[in-house]
Amino acid sequence: MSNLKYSRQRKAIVDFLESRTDHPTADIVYINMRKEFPKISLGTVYRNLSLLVEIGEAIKVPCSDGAEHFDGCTLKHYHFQCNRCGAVLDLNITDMDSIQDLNKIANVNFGGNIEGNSIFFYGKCPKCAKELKR
Amino acid sequence: MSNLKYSRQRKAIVDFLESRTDHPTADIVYINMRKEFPKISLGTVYRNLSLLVEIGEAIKVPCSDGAEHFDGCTLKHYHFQCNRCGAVLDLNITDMDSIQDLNKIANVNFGGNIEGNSIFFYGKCPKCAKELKR
DNA sequence: CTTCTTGCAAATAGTTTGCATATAG
DNA sequence: CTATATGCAAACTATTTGCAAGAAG
Repeated sequence: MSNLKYSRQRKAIVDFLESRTDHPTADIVYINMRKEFPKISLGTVYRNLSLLVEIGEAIKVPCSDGAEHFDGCTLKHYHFQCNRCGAVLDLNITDMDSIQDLNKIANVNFGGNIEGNSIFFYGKCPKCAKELKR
Repeated sequence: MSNLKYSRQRKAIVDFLESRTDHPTADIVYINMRKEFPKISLGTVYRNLSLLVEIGEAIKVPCSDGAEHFDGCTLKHYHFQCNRCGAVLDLNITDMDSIQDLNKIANVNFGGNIEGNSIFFYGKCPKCAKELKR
């Protein structure tokens, strides 16, 4: 591919992604970068985000809400979206074992080769669940 | 909401979705509808697709490839996208049981309320897997 | 110097919407 | 007749790209 050179903007984007537990869209990253780099352009943000996804330092989280969300955490975990407030959260599943062999199970009778999976949970987030109890 | 009236265009879209095992984008639906309705507009296609999603006769399948994909099959099943050719396929998992209680497992320590999940598998589809073996 | 990166602006892709006309009930 | 649906075009949102200037190695 291409040889990477250091850039302050890219560094800041990586740091920002790592500092968040939610999953910002490109636009949110852009708005936050402008605090430190008032002249940064959306193009730069998009270019860096897809570069980070390419080299595996971030992942894309596809949601059904128009925009792509980005996640700086490369460790395997699962995603949740609240169908009331739209928040995208990480999910720490305690009993990972039952998920481990999902790929094998799915591969039975498939004919191709299943390399991975992404699980998306939905429902009410803790905050909304609390508000609805009142 | 709104009271539905019959429309030949909507009927054709439903039939088309049901006839496919892949998961067409709005654009593909549009192109195919034009065979029967040369003057149909993209607006009509989009309006009907989101209407069908609303009333539960279709679902949106979010992919990381720019466009939303639509699925006419309301029965629960899982999705697969080939990371070589981009095809989106259905997956019939024989041993559903291990997936059944995923929601319960995920709900432990969550605090909110998990209502459902969607699992997306990726890898090589049967066709691509075959081509790569040569 | 040479290569990669940026900012800016223009271009593109996917989707939504306003409005006048057509169709279903 | 009244409400919903359609076609068309314009508007909008998210994302990508060409290019000249700037920074890294």
